[in-house]
Amino acid sequence: MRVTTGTKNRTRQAIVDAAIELLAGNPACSLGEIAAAAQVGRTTLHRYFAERADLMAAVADEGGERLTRAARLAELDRGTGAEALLRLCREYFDLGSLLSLVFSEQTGDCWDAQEEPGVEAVVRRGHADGSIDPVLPADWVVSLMWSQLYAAWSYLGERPGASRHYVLDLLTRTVANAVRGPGAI
Amino acid sequence: MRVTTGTKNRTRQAIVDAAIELLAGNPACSLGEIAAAAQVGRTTLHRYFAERADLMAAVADEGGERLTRAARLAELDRGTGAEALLRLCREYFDLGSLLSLVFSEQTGDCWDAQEEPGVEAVVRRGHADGSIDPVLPADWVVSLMWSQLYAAWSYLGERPGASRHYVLDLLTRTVANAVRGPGAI
DNA sequence: CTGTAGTGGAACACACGTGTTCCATGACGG
DNA sequence: CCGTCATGGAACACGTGTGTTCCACTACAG
Repeated sequence: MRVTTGTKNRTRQAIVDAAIELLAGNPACSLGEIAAAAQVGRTTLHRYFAERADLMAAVADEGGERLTRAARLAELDRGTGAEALLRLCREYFDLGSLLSLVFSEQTGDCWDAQEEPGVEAVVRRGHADGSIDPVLPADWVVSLMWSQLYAAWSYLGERPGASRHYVLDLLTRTVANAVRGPGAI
Repeated sequence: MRVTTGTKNRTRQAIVDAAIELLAGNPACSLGEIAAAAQVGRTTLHRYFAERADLMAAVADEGGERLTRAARLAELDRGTGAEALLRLCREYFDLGSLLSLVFSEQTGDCWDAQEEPGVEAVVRRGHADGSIDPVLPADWVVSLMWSQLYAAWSYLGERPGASRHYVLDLLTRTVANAVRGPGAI
């Protein structure tokens, strides 16, 4: 039984990637557009994902894996809470258009249902070690981080000339200041 | 020629209000849902706004007026740049679901095409008087404010028990810290 | 060469939102 | 009471997205 799934997996991945890219810009995107962007016929798309919901589930899965990978790269256990949070910001920022997708699902918490508890634990560590203002609730700090991530990503998208590193610097400065609280140097 | 438009204006306003409320939650909302929320028939809605675009234009007009009113209440000329910016945050926060609507139109700048220059001028005043970190570009500060406004509004919506004043306090603390820069007390 | 896997185009039925027309009903002032 | 006004329901045609079926084409292994 040879593994002919090499081609299938490649096609499937192309569809999911195109879906993430297009859904980020337009959540009401049609399957035809996604198929065209993936350079695949609409028939083929339906062969991999019978219903729209199936594709959405695959997109959610892929997004969740990317988030988990980024969180692992951030080494959340290292340094103060604020330092870990800023490392996470930098890793998440590299996720690109996926940010819009995660953020637009304000209420659809399906995304980081597993991630968020870990991030909130980092914030509480920051509360304890004094690097994060204890007045700010952990879930507030998390939503603050996400809204700034989204703002930074769209800021970058609206200014074709802007450097990715420059915007990332603005983002980390802003989050660091917002979280630090009024007491520090 | 008696002014029978009392009823008409009331109906029209009810439709626009319902549209703002529903479009904030779901930008792809159908006209039928809007009509139902406004407690009018779909026929009546079409009598006031022939096409969907006409209703959208009316919503944009109403939103623009509310934004202008809030900016006037904030007395942007008074105090330091940072103080004026925080007053504006508080007034904007009271706009409620309109925040989602304005924010979701990331690229559709039709909203504050008149407002934004004024706000950016406030930020530059803050740059000059030392109340806002000059390292942060004015348009960055504006997008920072909007993303935090949106985050605060959805934070409030997701926590039915949370006090509006408490969330507003979190918002102003966060924005004040983010904008203040690393140098101050 | 032959069979199979992966693909894509064409066509269809269905659901939904939209914009329109027509007609009936209730309210209000003359 | 009667005419007008604002309204809402029913029905229709149209466009678009969706999910399905059927068939033809290409690449590749045996």
